[in-house]
Amino acid sequence: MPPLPRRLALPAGRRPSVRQQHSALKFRNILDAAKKIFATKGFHEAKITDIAREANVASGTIYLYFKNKDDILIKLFEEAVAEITAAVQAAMADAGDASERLNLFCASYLEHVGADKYLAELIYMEMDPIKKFVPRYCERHFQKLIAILVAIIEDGVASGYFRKGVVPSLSARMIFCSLNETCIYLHTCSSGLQGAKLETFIDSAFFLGLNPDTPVA
Amino acid sequence: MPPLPRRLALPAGRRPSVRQQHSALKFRNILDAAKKIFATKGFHEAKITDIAREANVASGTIYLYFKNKDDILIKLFEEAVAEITAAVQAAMADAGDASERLNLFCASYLEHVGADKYLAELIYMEMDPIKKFVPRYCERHFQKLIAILVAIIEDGVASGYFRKGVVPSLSARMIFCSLNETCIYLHTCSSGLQGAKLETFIDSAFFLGLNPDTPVA
Amino acid sequence: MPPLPRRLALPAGRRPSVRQQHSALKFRNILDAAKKIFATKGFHEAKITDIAREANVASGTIYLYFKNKDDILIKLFEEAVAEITAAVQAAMADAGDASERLNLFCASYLEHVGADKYLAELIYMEMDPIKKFVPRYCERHFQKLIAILVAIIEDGVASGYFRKGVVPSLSARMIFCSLNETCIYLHTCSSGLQGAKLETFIDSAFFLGLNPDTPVA
Amino acid sequence: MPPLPRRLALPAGRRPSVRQQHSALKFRNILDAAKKIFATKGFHEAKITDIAREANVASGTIYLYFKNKDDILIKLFEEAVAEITAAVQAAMADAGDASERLNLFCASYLEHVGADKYLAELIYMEMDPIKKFVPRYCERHFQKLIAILVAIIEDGVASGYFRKGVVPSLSARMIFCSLNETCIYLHTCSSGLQGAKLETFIDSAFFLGLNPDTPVA
DNA sequence: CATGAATGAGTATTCATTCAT
DNA sequence: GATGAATGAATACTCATTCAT
Repeated sequence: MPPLPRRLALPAGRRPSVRQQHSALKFRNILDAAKKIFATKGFHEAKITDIAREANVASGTIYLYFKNKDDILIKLFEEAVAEITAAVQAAMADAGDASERLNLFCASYLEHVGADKYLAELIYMEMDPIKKFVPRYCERHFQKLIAILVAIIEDGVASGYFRKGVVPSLSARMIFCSLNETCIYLHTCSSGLQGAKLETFIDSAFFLGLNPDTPVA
Repeated sequence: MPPLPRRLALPAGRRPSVRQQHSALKFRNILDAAKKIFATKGFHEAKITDIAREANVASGTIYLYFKNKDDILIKLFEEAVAEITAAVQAAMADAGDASERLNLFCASYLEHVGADKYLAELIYMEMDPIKKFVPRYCERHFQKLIAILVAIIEDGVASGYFRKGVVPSLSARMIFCSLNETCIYLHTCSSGLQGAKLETFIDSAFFLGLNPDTPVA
Repeated sequence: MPPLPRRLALPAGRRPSVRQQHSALKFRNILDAAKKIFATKGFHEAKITDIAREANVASGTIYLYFKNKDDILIKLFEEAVAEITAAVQAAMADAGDASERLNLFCASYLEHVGADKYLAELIYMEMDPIKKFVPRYCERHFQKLIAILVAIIEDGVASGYFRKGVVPSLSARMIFCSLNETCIYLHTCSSGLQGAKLETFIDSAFFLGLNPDTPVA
Repeated sequence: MPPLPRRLALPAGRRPSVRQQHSALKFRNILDAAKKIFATKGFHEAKITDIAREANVASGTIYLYFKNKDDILIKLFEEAVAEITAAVQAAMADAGDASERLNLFCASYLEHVGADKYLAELIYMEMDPIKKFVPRYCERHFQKLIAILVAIIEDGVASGYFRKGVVPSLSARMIFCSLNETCIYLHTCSSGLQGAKLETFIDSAFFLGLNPDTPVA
């Protein structure tokens, strides 16, 4: 038994270009790699080494930027939600009534998430209040977005833009899950539907259902 | 345990001897236990020994009835989909047009799944074409149900009951995910909404959106 | 990527004879194996697989009997201290004065620990109030034995058998460490000194001191 | 930091330029930091970064002065043993018989090690021929000190100052471990016993034994 | 058939060591 | 020389699965 040298530590195959990257860039690389791997394999099947390989770093490096595997996912969602929220609120900035705001919310959401396949899949995967396979604290981030929807719908109901009897918290969730369904759909059948059609989609499926003027079946 | 009828269990076509009945009972116990545990903890957190304990059998016994852990989940979904499909199709048996069939589909779905909290959570958890945390082959079972919805919508669009421009495969998924969202909602806020209100819910949110007579915003 | 079978699980090379062992026996095997490995390599260098191999069990089996690696060491010491304490107290059962009790304590200790090389080394390794390399809670076990020594010495000082000015807590520790030193010595130079001579040893070194004027017992 | 004289540091025989002095200072800082950290946390719990932080250098810098983590400990002991040896031999310089030399050895040892808490703990921790948790090659340093004791005792036995039957190598180890036990005791109960009392302590415990009949020195 | 003790493959995480700057 | 970000080898522990009883 060799008594002394505890590590061989002959780091083969340096990647100097990677080493020179700024911290921020490395953080990004890891986060992007994780997004891809998580979205592709799911949280449990995604191994730290997979992410490290994808990010072109050593597995230990990941722990310089993230507390642990869960933390990567958390940061991923924090960032995503922050971005989406910003985009959505910017879109609704000069909107008028609830109906218009809802339209803009959805359009903005679809545009943002519809442009990032991995993000769409990740959200799709996590958007679930009872899903147990993932750190529980993730869901709350999305609550922010859903809360915005709830507020819009409540306002719409109150101001007569939406039919009485609508349950905002349920409607909001239905809209949110349908938005995500649409994102996935768009990424799957990436062919036709683009740009302006996104609104049309949601609009056709949902908005009229909330319209108080719509005669009940 | 929810008062669900004791359904078929072992491979049919055998005369259920005493021994086989015993086996059938074990099969049921295990399946019911697994439904509860999976729904409560999620697939990865659910341990075989948890299920065995809940089912009052030894862990080894589970492997006399199921090939492996995944197989339990598969069988769980196979059975659930078979039941829901049967219920839905029975409900739609003497229905007329697409609109009516869609109503009946949803009402029946909500009634069935709305009565089984664990089932609702499980479906909610799995209803996802890209969800990676669970055996991939589960999704296809739900495709059956979605396919029924797609057929209804296609028929409705063709026969003028639904607006042109609706994308059946997307609408079907939006409806399906909203149905599940509603089930979860019902189980969460288990207070108010019961029976007849279920249709109203979905109806208000969705059906009118599909109505071709509804004036586009 | 193979989607389904998560474990190959083809347990090669069964050791049926081992499997048939009673639980108690397996517990013993593991504990004995751990004693040897810990004593030989030290706690940190001792790997769970080393212990498993030595005990002729799979590494997972160890966790059926012990909470974790630390727990093995704890149980090891608990058992050792219990045994030594019993032996020592039995030996002192019908002793008279403090001097006699101290003699019997030492004789008994040396006999017991002097017969188990690995135990001697383990105690030697752990007998240290500040040693940080090992779970801290180990030391307290030995406090029991030292407490017995302290009581003897206090009694001896009070009753005039031992000189005033002796600090019992320090003397006790000096005696204890010297006893262990002697055990190690005996196991190292395993040649000569046996049985009855053990008492003589300690006696000559301690009780009467190195002073040539002291009459030999 | 204990007020120990700044001892030699870098390989001797070089004229200490400004640069070298700077280096020597770093060497000292690291060594002192390591002594404190090792003594406080134990070898395995002491991390290189802990030592680096304590020494106010970068972790990489440590490897400019020491081959590896083990090497720090080695150098620490080498220095300590060299110092103690010098102190002890100076103290015994003009001593007469074995008994006197033994007294002086102990007094000097206690004075030196008793003044450096971290050193006392470190020695206590390491003073063990079979202790495996630490590089094996440490022990041999202490052999020097023990060898001195052995020589004293052998001489004492031969010249009739110590009783025949004493096993010098064992007695030496018993004395050495008891000295260390006393150092720890002194540092723990840092209150009373000081200066001249140290010799008395060892003297009372060892040389004359616990026997009340033994005339106090 | 039923059991549950035993198995051992698989993985997140740590930290001594290196080396580009 | 000094730095500290990056490296990647190493290991305790879990748990699905098996099989002797």
